[in-house]
Amino acid sequence: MDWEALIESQPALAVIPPKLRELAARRDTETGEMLFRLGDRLRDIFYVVAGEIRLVRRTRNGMDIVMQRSRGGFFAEASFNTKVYHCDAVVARPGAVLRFPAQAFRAALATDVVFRNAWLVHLAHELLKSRARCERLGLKSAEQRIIHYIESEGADGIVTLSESRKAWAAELGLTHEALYRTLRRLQADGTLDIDADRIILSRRKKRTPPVTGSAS
Amino acid sequence: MDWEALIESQPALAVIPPKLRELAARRDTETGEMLFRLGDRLRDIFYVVAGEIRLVRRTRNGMDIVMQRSRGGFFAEASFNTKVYHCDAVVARPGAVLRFPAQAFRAALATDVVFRNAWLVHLAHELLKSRARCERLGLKSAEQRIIHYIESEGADGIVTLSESRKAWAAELGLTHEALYRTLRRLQADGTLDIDADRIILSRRKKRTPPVTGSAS
DNA sequence: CGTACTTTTGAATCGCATCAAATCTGGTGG
DNA sequence: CCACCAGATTTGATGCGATTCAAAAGTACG
Repeated sequence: MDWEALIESQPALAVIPPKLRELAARRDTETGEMLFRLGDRLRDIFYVVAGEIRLVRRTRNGMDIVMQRSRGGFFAEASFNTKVYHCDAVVARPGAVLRFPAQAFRAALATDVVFRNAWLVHLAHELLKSRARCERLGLKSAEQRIIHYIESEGADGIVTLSESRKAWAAELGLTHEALYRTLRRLQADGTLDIDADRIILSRRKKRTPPVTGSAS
Repeated sequence: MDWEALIESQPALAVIPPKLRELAARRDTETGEMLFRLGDRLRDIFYVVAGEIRLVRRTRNGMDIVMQRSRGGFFAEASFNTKVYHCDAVVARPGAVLRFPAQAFRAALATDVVFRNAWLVHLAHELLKSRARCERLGLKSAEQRIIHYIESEGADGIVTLSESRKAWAAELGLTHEALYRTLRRLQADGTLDIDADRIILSRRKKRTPPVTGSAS
């Protein structure tokens, strides 16, 4: 496996110790395929290289409850020390995953100080991001969510999107139409400057209310 | 400090090694008080015993962006190994916190295998819960969010609420009115059985669509 | 050049938020 | 024990904003 190139595109993999890397197996995934099922004995820790994997729990009524959706990065980090998987993992979009034997993964955590610390930092950072996302999704309006995103994910009021706006809309819990319309409005009223993938939150107050209507 | 009683009410504290416990300081908190500010050198890891603490980032426009809201449990877990705090921590509801010196906390993580593993498990579990919550908040309707909650937080379609419904509504990203009304409707159409704090998702299909309208 | 996907705009609808208010609850103090 | 208060619970009416459905134009890719 070409780890050089892989780490280039997936920085999170850099912390994996060489010994553990050698045990990893790459596997291409097809839509609908299942990586594991609820109750399966836990054998592997997965890393999503491409595509999308979903952790789902199936209800009595045949409905799917999505617990997590991963498009790049470690997957089901919480499972690393349990005996069995607690959900099904289904491929939602074709791609590829890396499989690390859980046994070796745990051993590396136990013995490799650097790896362990990196893993701790990784978990903590993911948790921070996820919590911020929850707060964002709790906001009621599209405008609030967009501004929250820029303030929390960006630097100094500027974000550079690495995904399509449609995907951004999904991350914000909005339809893409709502996102497009709100972006346009915020740009029109001077709240945002938009330059392709760079979204800039203007320094001046976003409220310029006393303008009657939309002009005469 | 009476750790016996504290651990009784706060199981998460059980994993803290005795040596670290002795270094903890309890502190009562008043609404509006700030535990730390953005840029402060990181000295303590906090645990919220009662009340509510918010991690907020202030925007140029004077708006507050809430990054996290904690009502019991460790707080800002992600900060444990950074040099400075990246947000302000303000008390939203009066209560009390425990302060653990970050230095000792890190040392305990490095030396105490049991504690370290428990912390790893704790982080992973929090991450799982937070991700599931994000998925839930991405759902568009009150009904879907309620069912998702029961399926993901409950056991076998049954949850016992430990909080008021108003607080539950906030966690679901709904107003309490919307929650009350939807619960009532789901109970009326047989989707849910509600017995005080026990909410039970009926086994039979919640969809009985071919009934034309709302009857004639 | 055609296909698939994103981006963009339009129009209509519906569900949730919002504002209001009444009832119920638990807890406090007289 | 009762009066009283703060908060939760519940119901009603109204409006807005996001969803939904639809369709056109732009873009990337083979």
